[in-house]
Amino acid sequence: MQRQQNLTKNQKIVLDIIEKSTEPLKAYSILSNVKRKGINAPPQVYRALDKLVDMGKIHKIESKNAFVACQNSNCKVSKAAAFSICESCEEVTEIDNSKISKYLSSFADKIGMKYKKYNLEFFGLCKKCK
Amino acid sequence: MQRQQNLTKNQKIVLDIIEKSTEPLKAYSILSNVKRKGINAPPQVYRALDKLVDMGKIHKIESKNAFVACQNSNCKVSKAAAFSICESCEEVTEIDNSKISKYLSSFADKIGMKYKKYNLEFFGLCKKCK
DNA sequence: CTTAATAATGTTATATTATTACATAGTGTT
DNA sequence: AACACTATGTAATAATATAACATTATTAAG
Ligand SMILES: [Zn+2]
Ligand SMILES: [Zn+2]
Ligand SMILES: [Zn+2]
Ligand SMILES: [Zn+2]
Repeated sequence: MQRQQNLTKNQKIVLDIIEKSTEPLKAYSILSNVKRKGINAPPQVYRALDKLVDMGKIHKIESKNAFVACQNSNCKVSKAAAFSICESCEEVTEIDNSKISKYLSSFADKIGMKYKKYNLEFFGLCKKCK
Repeated sequence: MQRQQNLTKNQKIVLDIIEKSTEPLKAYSILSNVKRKGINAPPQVYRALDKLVDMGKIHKIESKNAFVACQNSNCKVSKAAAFSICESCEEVTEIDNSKISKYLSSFADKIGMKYKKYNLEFFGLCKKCK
């Protein structure tokens, strides 16, 4: 098992709750929300999160230690992601990185790096809050 | 006190050790290295780190929970930073963001965001390791 | 079908990172 | 001196993440 599709039981549970959330979820918040579903301890959550990140199904917002579902089907391939984070309403939105990733990968070339993935987080005010 | 210049005692101690390091330092590693200098507890380190980040003297590598000295004098202004992180030798290098930040700020405009700062981390292999 | 290898799960304990809360001391202003 | 303000010191605890090991499920051979 454990190909692109076919999630395991715990992975399904964790992905499900992340997909239903309107905001990034933290590991222990996920844990407390799935205690009734047979997930009892941190390692079960963290293992599922790790795999889901590897598959590109979710992303970690590093500055928040929180996880969001991928809103952007091509992340499976590029393993790169970009987010805008509103400092007022806390809204986190995944940016369509098809254009940006082209620019950034050529930039990585220029500085002599063999680039595998990147993580980009914009902070500021979203449309509504600005 | 506490203008751009004129660091406080604890800020000087913390900045000094970060500047002397060839790799990103974690808060508790800093703490254990300055125990003999009158810094005894986490809040003293974290407070200094917070201020130094605000001033643009250091940056936090979010994916590593570690701190590096700014290698790039214009970060005081832009508050934005970009890094390449080698997954083999763990080398972290700050990228000169003068070009990249122009591109990214126009990108932020396009998506309707009032951008204040960004954090960009490239992962892959550095010149030496690739 | 049985067996062996592999992957996933369950569980306890612990490590690591970060903050809260409150007391104390310095600094500058009036 | 009295006050406001900033920085510091200290203890306790919260929040995030991993290590270690036992158990169960799944797959692939033989
Ligand atoms: Zn994505
Ligand atoms: Zn907003
Ligand atoms: Zn910098
Ligand atoms: Zn390297």
